Amino acid sequence: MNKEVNKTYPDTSKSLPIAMLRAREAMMLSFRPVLAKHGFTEQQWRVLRVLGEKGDSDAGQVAFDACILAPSLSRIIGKLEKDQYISRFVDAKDGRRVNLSLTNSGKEILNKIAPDVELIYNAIQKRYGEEKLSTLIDILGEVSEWRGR
Amino acid sequence: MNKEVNKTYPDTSKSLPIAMLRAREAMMLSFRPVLAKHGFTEQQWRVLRVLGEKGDSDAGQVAFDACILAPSLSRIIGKLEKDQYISRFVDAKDGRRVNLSLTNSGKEILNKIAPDVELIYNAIQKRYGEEKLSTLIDILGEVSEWRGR
DNA sequence: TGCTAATATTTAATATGTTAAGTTTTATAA
DNA sequence: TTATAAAACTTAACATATTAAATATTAGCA
Repeated sequence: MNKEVNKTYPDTSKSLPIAMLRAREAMMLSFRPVLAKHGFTEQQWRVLRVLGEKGDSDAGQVAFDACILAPSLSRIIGKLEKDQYISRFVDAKDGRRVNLSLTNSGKEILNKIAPDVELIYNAIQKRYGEEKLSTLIDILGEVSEWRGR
Repeated sequence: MNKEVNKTYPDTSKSLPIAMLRAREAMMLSFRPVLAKHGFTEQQWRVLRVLGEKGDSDAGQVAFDACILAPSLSRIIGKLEKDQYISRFVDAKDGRRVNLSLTNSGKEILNKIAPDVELIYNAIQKRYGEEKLSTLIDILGEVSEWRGR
């Protein structure tokens, strides 16, 4: 493969955003079919997981935890509520906030899918080793702190 | 912050896909405004960059290099062609392939934007250090090889 | 050569991403 | 207290993501 094609422009093979996109995509190719089998998208699943892990939260918190922008989350929780996996109710103390909570049905499906997802994650961990993945997550955590220059 | 809320479900703070999403998002918050100032989306920019770096390529190659799925790329190149940043023509030897090429206008805008993008990337590199970022890219590269279990 | 499978791309349908604007409620300061 | 700003969501509009299906072309083989 010719690596001397053009040195005028920055090398995309060294682009961090693209590298993260590519690595993430590789993993999602394994995860997505599992979620799709149960009728969930990646984002819907993140919302369910976050609620399962952190318990009832307001929409803003879920948006942050699941890394989903507010407008997207609005639509997603609209669907999850319609399908009765979560319930949504206005906060009693702050009428602007919307609290989200898993329904029993939501907890059930979470418990049903989680093991399949874990299976894949364990396989990844087994292949690359805990140490390497832990290093990866650490650096990603640092980079996540980036707030512009 | 309470970290003992619920141990029933996997900890999203350790989820590799979410960690990559979050780190990527942190960086894109810096890059996007620069691209938007010139009227480009992140994906459109990736297409221009890839063509600038690797030279004329067929759509499939660009899709891989820019990490964009074929259906998305079809629309993106449709717009970039309409705006005359790239030209599209069927391959002479293989009628299924579509070759893409930067127009002069495309090369100009690429040269115009690239320095601004580099500025941000250099700031990131300065803050985290070449070594750490290089480690990051290496591990991401390995994980990108993941092809399911 | 001719039939069939495989390839490369496009189109279609639904879901999410992104930015801006709108709505409702709360916080603040004159 | 009250006008105003800020906060938390939602809605809207356009772009991209994802999967499936459709098209067109080429490759492989009987």
